[in-house]
Amino acid sequence: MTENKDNLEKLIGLSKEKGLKLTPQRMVIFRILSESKQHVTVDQVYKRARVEYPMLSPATVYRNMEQMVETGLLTHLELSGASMRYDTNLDEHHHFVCSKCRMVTDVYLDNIKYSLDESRSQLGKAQINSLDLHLQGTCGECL
Amino acid sequence: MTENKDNLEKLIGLSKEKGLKLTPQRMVIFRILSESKQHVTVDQVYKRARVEYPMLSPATVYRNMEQMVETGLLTHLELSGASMRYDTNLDEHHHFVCSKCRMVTDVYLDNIKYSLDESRSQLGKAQINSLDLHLQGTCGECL
DNA sequence: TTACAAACGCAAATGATTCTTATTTAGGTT
DNA sequence: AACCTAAATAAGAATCATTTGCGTTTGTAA
Repeated sequence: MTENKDNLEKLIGLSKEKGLKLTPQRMVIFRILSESKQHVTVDQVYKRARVEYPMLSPATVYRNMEQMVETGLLTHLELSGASMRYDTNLDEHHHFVCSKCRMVTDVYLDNIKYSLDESRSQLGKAQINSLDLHLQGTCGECL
Repeated sequence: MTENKDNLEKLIGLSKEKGLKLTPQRMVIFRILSESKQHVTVDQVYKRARVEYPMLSPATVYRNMEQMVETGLLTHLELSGASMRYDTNLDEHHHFVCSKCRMVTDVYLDNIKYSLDESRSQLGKAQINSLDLHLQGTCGECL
């Protein structure tokens, strides 16, 4: 998987760029993220990381993942009631969540820009930092 | 405020219609909701309700509010990390949340339908039950 | 190699929400 | 008017994701 390797390089590169220390814990997390599917939870990362780094603390994973969002290495997907999901896909996209199996599907929406325009004009001087369309329903599998 | 009274009547009406019992606890909650601003939390309702009904249990408020969503008397607004907000405004609308003061502002978006179309075509046979645009940023006040 | 901010591990704290269980009650039925 | 039963409630324990406090360790820049 040269793609995974690229992801890993990218994370390490961004990390250095942002001045984050290359601790072994962080390296394990990076590697797991680069090998994982999208939308992973902290717990999923933690459980896999713990295999190679048994003294790893969950708090460290929580801290790191959220910090990676702050520094722009990751995106997080806020699902109320459920655990936070993390996403290495930094392209603008949105999410459909199956309320049955909880699977998350990416959706790419060009037309959303019109809603952003509408929002801007209604919100006046407010500054919009993020726009997130959240779709819920039942996926094909579950139907 | 005849409008409040109408809201209250509406809630009581819907409640009967759905076969919910008119307990005093429920009545207090209904009245508070009909007198409240939008986007209230369970805790806000509970704190106000407790004044007139001191032995009220928070669990009762949680149970009732969520049940009201299920039966269509209310809408809830899921904000991950924060408490659930409840909304008596049943018209289709979306929300802007100020990340500073947490204030919620309603936004009415006609163009969102195009994004729904786009989503449908990308999701294939999945069935979409709800679509929720979540805007974040800094409100005019906080700027 | 030294210094020091950053990062860690651990365990306790938090905070919203849900669940359990025993008790009460609204509202339809004799 | 007493009666029945499913629904609703109070109280508090339990859950679960996440955060925080704090003493210790460790990259890494000088």
